[in-house]
Amino acid sequence: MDRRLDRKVGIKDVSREAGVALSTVSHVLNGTAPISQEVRVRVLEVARRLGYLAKRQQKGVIASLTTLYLAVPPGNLPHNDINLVSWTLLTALSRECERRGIRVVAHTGAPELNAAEIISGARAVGAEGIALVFDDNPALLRALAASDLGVVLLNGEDPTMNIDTVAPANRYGARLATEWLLSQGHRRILHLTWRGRSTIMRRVDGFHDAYAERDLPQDMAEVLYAKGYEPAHARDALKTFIAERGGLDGFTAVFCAADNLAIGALSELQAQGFHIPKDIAVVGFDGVAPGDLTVPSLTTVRVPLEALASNTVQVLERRLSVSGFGNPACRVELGCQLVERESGGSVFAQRQ
Amino acid sequence: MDRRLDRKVGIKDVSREAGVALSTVSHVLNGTAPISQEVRVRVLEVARRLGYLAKRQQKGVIASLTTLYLAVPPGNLPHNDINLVSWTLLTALSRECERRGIRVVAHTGAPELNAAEIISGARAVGAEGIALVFDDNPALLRALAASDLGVVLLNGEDPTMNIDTVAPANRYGARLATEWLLSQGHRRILHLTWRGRSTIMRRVDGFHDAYAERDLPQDMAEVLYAKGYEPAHARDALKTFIAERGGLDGFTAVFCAADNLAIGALSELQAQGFHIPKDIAVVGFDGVAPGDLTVPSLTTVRVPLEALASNTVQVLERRLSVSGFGNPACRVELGCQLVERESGGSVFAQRQ
DNA sequence: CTGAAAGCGCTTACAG
DNA sequence: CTGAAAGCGCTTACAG
Repeated sequence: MDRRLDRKVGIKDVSREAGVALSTVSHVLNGTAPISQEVRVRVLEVARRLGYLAKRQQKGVIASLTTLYLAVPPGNLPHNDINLVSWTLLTALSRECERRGIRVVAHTGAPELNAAEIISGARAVGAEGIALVFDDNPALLRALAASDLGVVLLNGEDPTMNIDTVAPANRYGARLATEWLLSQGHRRILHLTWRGRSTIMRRVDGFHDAYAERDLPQDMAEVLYAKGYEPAHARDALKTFIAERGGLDGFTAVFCAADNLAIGALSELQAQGFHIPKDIAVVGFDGVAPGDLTVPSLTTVRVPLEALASNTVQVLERRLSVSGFGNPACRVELGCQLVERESGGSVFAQRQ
Repeated sequence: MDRRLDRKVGIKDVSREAGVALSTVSHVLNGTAPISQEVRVRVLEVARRLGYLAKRQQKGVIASLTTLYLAVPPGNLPHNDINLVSWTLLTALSRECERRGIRVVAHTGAPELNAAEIISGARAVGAEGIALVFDDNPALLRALAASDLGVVLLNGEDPTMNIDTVAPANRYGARLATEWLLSQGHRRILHLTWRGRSTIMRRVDGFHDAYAERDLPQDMAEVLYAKGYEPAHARDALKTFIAERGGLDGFTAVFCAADNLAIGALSELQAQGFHIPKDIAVVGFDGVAPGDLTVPSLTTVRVPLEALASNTVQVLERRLSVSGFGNPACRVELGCQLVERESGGSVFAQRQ
């Protein structure tokens, strides 16, 4: 099994590139001799750039995970082309595993995920670890946690904190987008979301946090629930909303809990003759699709997919090797980034 | 600089202990040859037990952190004996650093933490990283994040997700305690807390989550705010509460956001002639003090201090070496554990 | 999967 | 901090 990271970078390469002695590099890396701050920094910088640090860390990683068993609720599987996020995240995870020489086997079973099936499936292929993606069925999580396999939940929530989890910082990401809109002068913001999994609810929390942080009254903020996360659901929800209120009702921005919804919001608003962002600003969440898929291009919160994938593998490997099963479960949330494009604009540039 | 972990355990020791060939151990650890599942598992098990896995991982760690600069708001410093949690957490952090051969220098400055002072202090002692503990002043966090030093926030919250954070899973921990009380038949639970830092607010969130999860009406739950987190504050708050309501008002349990509060709650309730848990159950949060400090002993949620300390150092080292400053910030939350002792009891054992 | 053997990469001790 | 050198620990290729 080859580990692609090893391109034979050695400390010899680092020493040459950094212009210091071989022994100096060794001392810097191990802290075995007092080295001046400037040399230390230069050596570490070069070592990182050449990928030596990564290689060395990789060597420290024990091959405790040779086969990863991937359990995804069927609705989120790649063949469902609506969910680009799922597809991209799974792709990133596969790539990460390939890079590390880890075999990935996808679970195939009944439409409803079943713990016993997953566990026996994992055993059958000799997998040491299971990555459960997009699911947070409490009973399923409990049953998986009780097995002696390593389990990590990706993009979900385990409130019982029995199994390790890696997820985007949904609450903080939503807060970030809302705060950005507030900083652009918006005060009446509509949060368009759906009654989805708990991770989506965290985005509602973050929406309210931003108002609370600025001591703005929460009744300026409003949450509109669509019937699902597809563009058509967003269109329906907004159509009803605008009909009932006889217009935008003073809202100057729509913050959507998913890009999918934002796409639907854009079309519905435009169909009704509103200009984006001149009449109303639209901000999404996910940042997976390229920005120029919509007109105008979509301002959104980008979820760090690659980092999610690599952290997933790392958390699992750590659990299977050094940390063992005695240590408390961890939940790793990764920061999201606001991508400013055309659909989000200042309220002051709007025609009122 | 010696690294205490290295006790000269080698793969030779592992091979002897596991009863397999030297080369087999190597193959297992590196995944360089197909090895049967049983041998693999045995070798990894022995390697972990002998501490070889830990040693090997430690070798992979680059000495990117030689000196850690510790910034703690003065009110939380060890010399303040009220706050046992702070003291224990800082002790755990110091021990972890000592174990890894990292020097720790504590910041001493004005009563109010000041970013410029912290940064220059850290530079003056040649520290590569700063651990900011118990603080989440947004301006301070922003200023520290802008420096080129590694920064990690311990036991706090950075909603902007600019700096790496390690904290207990406050929301889930509170939910765990509340759910446990609900499972014991309690329905009217009083959450005694104070308007503290945001991490304390997450415990309020978790309190409500537990009711929501069971579809119980939120007005069964009630939050009582004390004026601070000292036992006396808890006593005052409960005294007023009981006076106003003319008794316990149907509440059968008090879930306190800190053991400190729980200690005050116990004394006030007992002073008023209530028996714990026969008349009312009391549950705390922190689990730092030994359980037999109170009569009856305190049922509480234990925060994993050692794991918090080791994760703090690890997150910082990772940021300073492999991951660099380009990757998104992470927030690591660690699971808390319910410690069942005497003060929490079933509602069915109570006299009504 | 074993066991002896060659070899590689890094560490370490030391004189300058 | 350098540079040559010794040595250690692990990896690797191979016959059994």
